[in-house]
Amino acid sequence: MKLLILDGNSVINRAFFGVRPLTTREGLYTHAIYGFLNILEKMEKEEQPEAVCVAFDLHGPTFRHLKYDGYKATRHAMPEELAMQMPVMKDVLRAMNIPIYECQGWEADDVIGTVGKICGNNDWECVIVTGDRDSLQLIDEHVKVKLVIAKPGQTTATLYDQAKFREEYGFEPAKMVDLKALMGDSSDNIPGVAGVGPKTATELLLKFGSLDGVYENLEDATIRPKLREKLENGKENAYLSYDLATIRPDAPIVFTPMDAVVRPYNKPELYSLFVKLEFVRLIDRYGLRGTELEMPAPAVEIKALPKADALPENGTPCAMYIAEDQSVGVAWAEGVYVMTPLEAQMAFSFMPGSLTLHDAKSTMHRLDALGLAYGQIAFDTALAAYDLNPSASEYPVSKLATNFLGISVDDGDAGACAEAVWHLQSVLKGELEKVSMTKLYEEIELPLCTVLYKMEREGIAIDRQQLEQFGAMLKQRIADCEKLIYEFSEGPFNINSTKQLGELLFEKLGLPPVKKTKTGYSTNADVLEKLKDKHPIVSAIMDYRMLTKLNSTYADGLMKVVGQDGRIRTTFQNLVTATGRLSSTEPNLQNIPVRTDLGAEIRKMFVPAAGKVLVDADYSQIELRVLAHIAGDKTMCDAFVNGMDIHTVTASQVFGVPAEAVTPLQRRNAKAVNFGIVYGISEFSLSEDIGVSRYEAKAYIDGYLSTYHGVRDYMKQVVDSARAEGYTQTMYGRRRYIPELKSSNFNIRQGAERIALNTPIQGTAADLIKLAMIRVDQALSEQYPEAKLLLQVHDELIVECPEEIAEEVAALVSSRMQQVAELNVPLLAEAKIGKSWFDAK
DNA sequence: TCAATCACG
DNA sequence: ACGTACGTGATTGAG
Repeated sequence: MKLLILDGNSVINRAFFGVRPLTTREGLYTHAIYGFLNILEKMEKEEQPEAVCVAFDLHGPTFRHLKYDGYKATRHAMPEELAMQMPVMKDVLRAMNIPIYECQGWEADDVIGTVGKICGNNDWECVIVTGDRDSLQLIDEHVKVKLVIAKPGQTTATLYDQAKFREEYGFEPAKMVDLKALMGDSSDNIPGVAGVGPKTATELLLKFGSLDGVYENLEDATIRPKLREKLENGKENAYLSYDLATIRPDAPIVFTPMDAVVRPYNKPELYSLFVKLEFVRLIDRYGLRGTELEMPAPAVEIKALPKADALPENGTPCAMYIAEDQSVGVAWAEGVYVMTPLEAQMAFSFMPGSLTLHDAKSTMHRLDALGLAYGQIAFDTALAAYDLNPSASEYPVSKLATNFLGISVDDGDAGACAEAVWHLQSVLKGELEKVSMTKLYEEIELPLCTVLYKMEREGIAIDRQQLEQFGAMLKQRIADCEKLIYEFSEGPFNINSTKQLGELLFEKLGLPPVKKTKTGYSTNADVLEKLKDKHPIVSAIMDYRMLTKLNSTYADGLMKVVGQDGRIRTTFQNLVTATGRLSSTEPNLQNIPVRTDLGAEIRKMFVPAAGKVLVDADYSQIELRVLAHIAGDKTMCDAFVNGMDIHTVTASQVFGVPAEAVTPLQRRNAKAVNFGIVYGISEFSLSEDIGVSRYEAKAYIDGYLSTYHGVRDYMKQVVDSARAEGYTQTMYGRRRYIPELKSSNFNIRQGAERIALNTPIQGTAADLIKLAMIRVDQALSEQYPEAKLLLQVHDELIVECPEEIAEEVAALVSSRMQQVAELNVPLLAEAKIGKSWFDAK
């Protein structure tokens, strides 16, 4: 018979630092619990124990350490993000019917030792799971230790029994205490003998067998005088350490192995805890689906819909859900019906009334593919969930059903999902109302779905022949570049491998390393820029990087996704970013090159259809204008109202010169300061960015803030309010929760403050252009139905229209963009016309 | 699957 | 004492 005992504090600690942080919508951190459960599951699988239990430390002084004052001194407090998980972790274990042992005045180690001893006495095998090597001293013929190493992605554990321990250390497990007495353990504040580390300590033990043995043989000739002196001076500490390191297997606990025999979970309890923790996937993994029916009080009154044997009458308000296998679920007030993909294709005469969908934009594409008709989209449950918390990574129906309905649903079940979506609509509407987001949702987010859907369907034309030629030219230049690099490197290597490149530059060629990354030398563009005068290979590598990027991501990359009709269709992601921006994937058309001449060539390949032109309209300085407005900064607003160039004005203020006297360099630096402010600046980063001393950078920032008082006050106020409320919001009420503002980690907290500062600015700009897209789309379809909105690139809209109406369309687009909102500053949008994206920019 | 890099606003 | 600007997505190499 085998018992598994986990060192609770040690394992949860490893999990906390080994799993990337995760929080629920309310800001409860959950990753340590998640990691703990993963480790527990893995250990159970590997060891197949009959019994399982967990030991925890209790707060307060422990018996073993009372005699040593230094013990507590540097023992760091548990981070708040972990501390808040402890009680919940114990609740989860209780719901799993796994006994918890803790003992006032005794450490978890002592409790574990005691349990191990009792196991031995009862002829049970005991396996201790821990991340600390301390427990290795407990190994005997009955007790083994599983040492856990938690890394993101994978957790490994090594089993130590007597043989394995002896093989690694060369002595008996019980002598672990003697080893610690000599070498100490800083993490546990065991002093040891000063000047004696693991190597010397092991050597001494192998020679003399024990701590006593060492001190009995101090005069031995093989001990050098220096070491002898250290040992003499450290004798008191050594024996004190021996006491501190000794685990006492006689904690006063009531225990027999039978107490910990594995029992079934308390499923409803565990289910509701997992719901609280938003562990949606674990609900399935632990077989908890369905148990919620036993829950005392469901979150809302949900009446299960009866299975119907036919579709409802045309015009009935419905929820529709298309599953992975293309089967279509339809739910309405009186029932649920599921169509097979084939059946759905035959159902062309079905015309639902107002529709509720989950991810309306992608569902519309799929309804099209099935040939199903639909009218007005009344609600999008995924979009509502995104607005309620834009930081979640995904919004599957299963997750929303758990969180908002308290029921569990399988994402592959079209009927169950349609039914859940039907019920979710009213709940989510209520949630949006509670947080005052109804207007944002109804007037911006939902109407935008249809606009984006049309843009995705339209696509943009590409000149395939030109793109092909450009790619061939790049490939030629890459080959030349490669040859040149290999001449300098005296032999071929993989230039794309940063590892190999780093070794070449900083070892073989002896260039000075500028910066390092987690894994080695940094070789990024900043570093290469600094090294380019030191060796001719550097600029060849910079060229190579630029050319290969253009070739693989753009020339080859775009060629792969051109449709039969010569048009490229991106997907605009409207459920992804934390700030409310869109993103673009497969391909990403929001990062087409423009900053270098060669890169900008790519934009010449984006062309209008025959007889048409592209109209490109972009907002001027939208984020700074938003900042001026939100912060209510008089100086900055005035500058915009008077149509001044904002970077020049900033330069003139910061450097104390008249606007006419601002040099190009001063303007460039002021521009960097303006950007920095929007991102939540630090003097260090600013100095790095513009290549001045930190001292100078600080002077710029100080000069900035003493000019723009409104901005200075805003920066403080917005962070304070985010800390108090737990979220920041945009002008249109879009929220982003930022639990990290309360982190105990300085860097994380500072990062969170920058996010709190930046999100209202970036997010408001995103709200504005989304609203502008709706207005532009509406105006175009009414006045110029042949003109089509094609792309959005954050502050830029691209429209395709017949050449004859280009001027009018350009005027219409820019005026709709400018009139989208009345701020304290004018919004400026400039539209240009061209025969390619390049020409129109 | 992650890290590094680089393309965009 | 330490790390260092906001938001994205695609490609590549390496474990």
